[in-house]
Amino acid sequence: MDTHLQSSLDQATENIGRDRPTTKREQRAASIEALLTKALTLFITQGYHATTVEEIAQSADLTKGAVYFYFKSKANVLKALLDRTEELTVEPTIAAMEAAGKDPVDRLNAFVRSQSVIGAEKTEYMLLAILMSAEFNGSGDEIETRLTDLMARMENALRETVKVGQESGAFRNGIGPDELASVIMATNKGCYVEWYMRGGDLKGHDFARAFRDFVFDGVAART
Amino acid sequence: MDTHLQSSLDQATENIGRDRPTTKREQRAASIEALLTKALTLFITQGYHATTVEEIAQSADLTKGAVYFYFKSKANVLKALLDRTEELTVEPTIAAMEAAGKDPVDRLNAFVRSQSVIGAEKTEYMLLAILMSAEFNGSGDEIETRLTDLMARMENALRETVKVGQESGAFRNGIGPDELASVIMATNKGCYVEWYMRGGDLKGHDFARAFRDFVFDGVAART
Amino acid sequence: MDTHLQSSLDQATENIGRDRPTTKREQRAASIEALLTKALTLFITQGYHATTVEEIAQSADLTKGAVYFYFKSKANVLKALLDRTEELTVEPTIAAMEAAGKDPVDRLNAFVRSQSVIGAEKTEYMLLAILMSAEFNGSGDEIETRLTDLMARMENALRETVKVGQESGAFRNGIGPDELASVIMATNKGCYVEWYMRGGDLKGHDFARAFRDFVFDGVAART
Amino acid sequence: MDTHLQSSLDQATENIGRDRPTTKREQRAASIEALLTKALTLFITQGYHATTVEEIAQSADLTKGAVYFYFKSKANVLKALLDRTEELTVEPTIAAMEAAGKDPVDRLNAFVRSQSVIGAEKTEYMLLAILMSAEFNGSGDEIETRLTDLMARMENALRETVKVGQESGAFRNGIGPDELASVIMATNKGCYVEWYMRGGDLKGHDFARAFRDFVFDGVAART
DNA sequence: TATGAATGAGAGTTCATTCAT
DNA sequence: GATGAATGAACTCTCATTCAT
Repeated sequence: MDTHLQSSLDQATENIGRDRPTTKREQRAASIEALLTKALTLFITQGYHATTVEEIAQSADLTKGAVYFYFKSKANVLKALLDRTEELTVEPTIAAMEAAGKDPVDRLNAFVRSQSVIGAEKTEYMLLAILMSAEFNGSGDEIETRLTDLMARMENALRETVKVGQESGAFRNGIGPDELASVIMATNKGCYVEWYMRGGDLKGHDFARAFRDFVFDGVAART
Repeated sequence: MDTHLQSSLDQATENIGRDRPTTKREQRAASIEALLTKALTLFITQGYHATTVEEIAQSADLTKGAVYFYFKSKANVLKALLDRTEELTVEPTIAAMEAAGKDPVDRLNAFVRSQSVIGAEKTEYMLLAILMSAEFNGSGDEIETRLTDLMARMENALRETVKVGQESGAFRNGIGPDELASVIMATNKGCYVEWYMRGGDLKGHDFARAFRDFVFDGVAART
Repeated sequence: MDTHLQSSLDQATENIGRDRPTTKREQRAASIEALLTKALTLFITQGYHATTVEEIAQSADLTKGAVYFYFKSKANVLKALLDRTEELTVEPTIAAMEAAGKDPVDRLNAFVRSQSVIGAEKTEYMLLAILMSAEFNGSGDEIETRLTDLMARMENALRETVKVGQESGAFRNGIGPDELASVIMATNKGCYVEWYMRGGDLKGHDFARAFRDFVFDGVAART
Repeated sequence: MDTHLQSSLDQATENIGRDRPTTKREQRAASIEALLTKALTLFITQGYHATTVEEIAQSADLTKGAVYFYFKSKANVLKALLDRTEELTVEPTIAAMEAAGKDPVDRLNAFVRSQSVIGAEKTEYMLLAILMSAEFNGSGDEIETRLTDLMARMENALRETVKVGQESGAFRNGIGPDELASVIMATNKGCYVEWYMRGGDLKGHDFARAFRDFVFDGVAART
């Protein structure tokens, strides 16, 4: 039996009949997880500034002190969430584009599909990046830089692909790659926000397909 | 001679050779104008909650008290700006669509052209509506309703046009009109925000054309 | 009748039968005065850090907000008090030394007499400087510099006088002027604190005379 | 063989070739020692209130919990240090005065010499008593009493000596013994603090001699 | 012996708002 | 028409302390 599985069993055994974590490590992980999950929801529904540390703590059945014990500051809570965001949204998207090979059409395809998947599974993280970018824009805050960098990674990959596609004649010419890539990103971000704000009223499948077609038809070479 | 006219004459006399308004009415109008103009800029650059009444007042070379004298509350300043927003962005757009006749293609054309004009001339008002919608979303605030209603007027006109276009076969079918209209609005809003946040880096003409093409190609009937 | 007196009478007339200040200027002056007076007492009896803004405000029958309205921060309350301290203790002492002429014995005499007068009339301001110097020592705070500078003005004047006296043979030699001046300052500060902490038990006249003799006999030339 | 001895032998064996303590007793002693040493420095450099339990613990490479394990409270850390202070500063001084015989001049000599020695070797403990007296003065705290008592032992011995000296004609008359003793204590304390705050700038030997002469000349009988 | 998670009281500070002048 | 004094509620953050492990 492999040792990883064994240790999992040990832990499981220790925990029989309990739903509260017992070891300190588990406690820590559980508390951090609860705090981050609740903070994520609160930040995107209310905004960062409108969310109080007290609210975050209470949502996770803890006190303010616990938030500061784990994160030292409210800003650090957001930073921790942005780390996750980068890991769960930016990196998979860029990886998917890389994996798609060199053809710009394939890469754009990979971008759009990746965004659709994230939109279905990790919506909140992507939304966080978008909404916080707006909220912190022009603040001069350290977080602003963090957000700009995060979004720039995606935008750079996209712009590069657009450029290559224009050069190869696969994508429309006559419009700068910066502007074309920006409209794609704008559409992408706009759709996330629209989906979040009116999600209940919209059919996800239709909405995603419309988004996909907008991007593809929008960049297609003019004939 | 009635006293009202007399006092008007007095005021006119007083104002000879000055460029600062002196009559109470002018004073009033000038102060309100200054306050609203500065508040508009502050709300879109910093957000509503992050902007203090003190900042608004100081930007307009007045004191907090003046803000309360004219508007009774901070929320009212925003409401006044939303009144202007409706007048300057929503109404012209809807009027343009009405004026374009019954053909859905013409109407969509009118919508997109109107948005381009507003984007060039009244960017800040449109941005206010978009950014405040995000900031107040889910707040339960009275302002939320105001914003929802304001945006809904535009969206309803758009949805109706999309629907008619689909029925006539001019626009693509197979996707609900709600979803299609939402992606258009999402693209529209996304482009405003993108433009605002990266304006300096982008060529306006290219950006606007890309936006326009995205919308038209996106809604075009599939062949 | 001169206009200044007239306006004083006007104000007096306005205030007949009231003990609350009426004009805004008076209000402001009264509030600031109350706040500073109470803060002075609290800072020297409890220390700066142990004194809360709430306490200062309540002592002056105001709220915390008023403290921030006038001083912007707790640190500024102390800074305002240090301005007064410099004006009421350091400057008179240095002025007295200057006025005493060039003879070092006269100058030292002036220093000691001035300190006795201050000890009798402005004890609290002098104590503030001494106690805050100890509390902020090594803090790296901006206030630390302010305090060091303030005390240095007195110490420099004293050291210079000591030096001249040593050179003229009026004061003892064989000990550096720095060290001699420091022991004088130490005795001076020590007496202020001792007086403050045990004031009730001590006869002021005897205590002051003993202090004076300590200084004069201590610096006297060895025969 | 009794088990206690056995375990001692075991411990001795365990420790061969190490310089880190290993037995529980040694560990305990080492931890307590580290904690107290670091706390002493922190209390005099930052003050008691400005020093956090966390800082004390980290300085000693331990955690907050350890401080509470050994001392039960922050106040107890200070109390333990005050016990040491009494033992290392008050008692030697009083013992030296007793040992000097009955002559008040010899006793005062013993006091001054003892303070010079302490000033050179145990400065920090003496400073702790002086600075904490100021910080806790008027706090109503239990520690205030402890400090008052501690200082009073020294001051009483000094006052008694002064009194005897005045009665025998060796010391100046015309000033109450309380006042004279207080000025001596004030000079003493003042010099400790001055030395601590400006130590780097001053020559210890000169400073100590000036202090000594101040006291002797200050109490000398007037001729 | 000592740790690390967590608490809760209270600190300094900000800000929308009120009101007498 | 507009100011400036003042409030009070809420916010971020700190810290001595407790306790299960």
